[in-house]
Amino acid sequence: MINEQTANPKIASTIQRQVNRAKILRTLRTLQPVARVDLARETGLSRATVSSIVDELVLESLVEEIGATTSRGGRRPILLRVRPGREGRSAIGFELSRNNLTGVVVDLHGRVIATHRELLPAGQLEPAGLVELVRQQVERLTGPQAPAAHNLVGIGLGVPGLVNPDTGFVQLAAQFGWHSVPLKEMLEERLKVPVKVMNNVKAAALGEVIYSNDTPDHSPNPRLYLSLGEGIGSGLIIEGKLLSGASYTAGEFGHITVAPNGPLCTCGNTGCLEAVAGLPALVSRYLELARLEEPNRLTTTPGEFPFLTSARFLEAVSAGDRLAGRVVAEAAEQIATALAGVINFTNPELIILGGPLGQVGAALLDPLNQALRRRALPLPLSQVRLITASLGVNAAGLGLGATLISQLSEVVLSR
Amino acid sequence: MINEQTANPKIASTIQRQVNRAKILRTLRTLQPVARVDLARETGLSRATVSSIVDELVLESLVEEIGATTSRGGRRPILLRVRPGREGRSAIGFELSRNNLTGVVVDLHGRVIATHRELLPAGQLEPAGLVELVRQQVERLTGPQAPAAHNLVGIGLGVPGLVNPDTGFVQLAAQFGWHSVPLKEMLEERLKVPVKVMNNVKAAALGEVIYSNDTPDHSPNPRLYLSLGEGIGSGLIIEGKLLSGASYTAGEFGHITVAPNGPLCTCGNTGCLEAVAGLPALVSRYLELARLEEPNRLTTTPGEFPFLTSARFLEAVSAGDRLAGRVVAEAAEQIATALAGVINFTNPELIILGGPLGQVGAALLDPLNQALRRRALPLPLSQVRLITASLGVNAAGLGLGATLISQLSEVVLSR
DNA sequence: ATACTAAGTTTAGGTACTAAACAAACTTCT
DNA sequence: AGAAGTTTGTTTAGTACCTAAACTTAGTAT
Repeated sequence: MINEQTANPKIASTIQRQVNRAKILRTLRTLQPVARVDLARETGLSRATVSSIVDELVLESLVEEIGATTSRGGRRPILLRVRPGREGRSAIGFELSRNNLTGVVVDLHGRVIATHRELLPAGQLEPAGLVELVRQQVERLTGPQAPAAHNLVGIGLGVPGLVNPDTGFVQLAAQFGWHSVPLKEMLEERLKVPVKVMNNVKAAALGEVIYSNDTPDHSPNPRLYLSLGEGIGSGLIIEGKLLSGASYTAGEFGHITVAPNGPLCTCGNTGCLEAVAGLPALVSRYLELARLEEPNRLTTTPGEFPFLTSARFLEAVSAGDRLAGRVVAEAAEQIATALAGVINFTNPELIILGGPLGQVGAALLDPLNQALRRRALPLPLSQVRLITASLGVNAAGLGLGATLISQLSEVVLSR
Repeated sequence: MINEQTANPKIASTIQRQVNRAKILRTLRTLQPVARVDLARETGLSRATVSSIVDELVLESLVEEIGATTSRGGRRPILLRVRPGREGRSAIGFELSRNNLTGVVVDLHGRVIATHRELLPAGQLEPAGLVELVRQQVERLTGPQAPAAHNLVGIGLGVPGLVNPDTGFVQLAAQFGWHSVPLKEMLEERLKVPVKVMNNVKAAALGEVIYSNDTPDHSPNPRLYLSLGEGIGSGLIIEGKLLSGASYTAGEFGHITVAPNGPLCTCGNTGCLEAVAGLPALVSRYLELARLEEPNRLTTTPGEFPFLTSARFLEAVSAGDRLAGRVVAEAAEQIATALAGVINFTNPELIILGGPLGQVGAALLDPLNQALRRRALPLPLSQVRLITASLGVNAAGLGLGATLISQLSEVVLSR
């Protein structure tokens, strides 16, 4: 299904060339539509070099001419742009969650050109089964005859678990009972395209940060994506790169201690943020408060207890339920304690709140901002913008897709 | 005093050349003494290119031949090494502290070839006065006629305060009453060499990390230097680069909340680590405990109170004073709470304990390690090595010197 | 002595850049 | 309308820097 010959014509180019290609692509992306002269002026390269590189990029389906524009006193400039849609090249990002596989096709502009979401089959999901599911979705998303398959830059997959993003090796994915699965290898073997595998929350972090349009893609400053849900995780992006850490576990925000003598956490520590502000803790707290306030309402109907799910709790929050609001406000206080520490320590320029609890709006944001003003240092706090995630279930897919796309204009200095 | 002409012959070289120069210098540093053939094999460059670049490096006093070695069956290889000592090139790193100016000359091997430490003159220190002091020390350290002055790569200065390391602009140095001082500009103007100005704790972080010889210089993984003293600061190094943050305040470890309802901190928050484990807090705690245990010893001689300085407290710790040990153990518990959070969140491979309190040894390390085992996640904890700082007062100077030296083999991809 | 081998240099050829000349496609001025 | 001037994009000539291969140098082995 994949034509290897045409897949990547820029195999052997010098470092010089790579750098200049990257310069041109970067400038093109930000200034498009734009003429060669302007690219030359902007990049500092000669017009000759720009022409030569643009020719290459056109051959590779990365760039296209979109006709001449109005004259500026002489010959009319020919406008160029990054080639959009299925005619240009594209990447597919997938997210594997407990019950779904969600795929997104991203074009060279970073725009979504197709999505597909499907339920996982019942029963235990084996790695080989996932590979097959991904293959099917790739076919569906690119078309059965895969007409533009040679234009596929690569595919990415976000997995809930411990993944080494360099090797694409899944060390542990507890939800599926996986240990030591070379998922990247398996997918590349089957699909014959470059594959990127990483943790799903981290992929979502990349997506939300890149698509926030709040800060330049390669800003050196830390940007943090916080996922607030059953668990509390995060992705920290520094110099445009996701921080992995020595054992690929960087970003464990949920196990920061916020109440030294607090409740026992599943990790063995006491007072972890997750133990006091994870959704299960909030549900318990809600029940506790409800019982205190109206001993009759809930204690007399014990059958109702198991039915207060996280989802229902969040509905109650959105509906303006007073008690639920109070529980969220308490959680916000705890989250702020950990977040203030991270703001002081890493001095980020952007924080994006995601995950189910991150989306509830003012019920969380107001008390959170208040507490941050008390707990964080004024200077770093003044530099950070706190916003809400906006990509929903496509976040991880978009992050992976955009990452693959941006690798097209990356310089590889082989050590 | 400085000859600008000979200062930097590698002004206009292509990116290709820069990359290859860097490759060769890196390999040379790790494999020296080494012959051209081996450099060629190791770097993948042709012997011709290696010869050409080595010629350049020799001209620039960066590299020297040290004669032929034994034959391996044919012509004897000529060994090369990075040129050591004053004959090679060198950099000078300074640290400005409350009372001293400490200078260190570092050669291309990263070795100290001279140091000088002097008391600051009495009275208010003005920026212009500091510039003059630095100039004098540079002259003393390189010799009055500055014979090797053209071999000076640059000078660095660590300042206790808020510094933008890119511009060398000191935004605030409270100890000296400085606001908005363009110190780098002033020093470059006066000394006619490249100057790097940064925060002193961060410079020390670079020094301790680089000289720890524990991890490769450009390890992607986070490495943390913790300075425990009156205040508690840190420097976080990721991908071999110091993290600055959006307002150049990254590394504020002392204002992580470890006791949400604890004592008020100078920053306005309650329960900051610094407020419970900074040296002043430990001294107070010691007096409190002493009073409880032996109401007579201290309360009857009130004149003794002001004499318990931080220095004396640390002596008591070293002397094995039981109470002091208990106070340090309590502090270790608090430090571990914050540190566990940082270990979980950044997943570092190395943590270096510095500052006066960081040096007390087992009194701190034992309870700290114990508490970390309780509080930090097992996987990231298992990847981190916790060691003690080893460079003393020269840490910042060495960090700056080594940074300047390593900039010689850095590739600048002007965006 | 002769043959072999390895290290380092020189040479010929290729890639990729720039400056400058040129060609193409406009506008403006008389 | 025709000549002159502008601007864009391409071609050309020259330069920097790489590699492969030939060559020189300086040894060892027989």
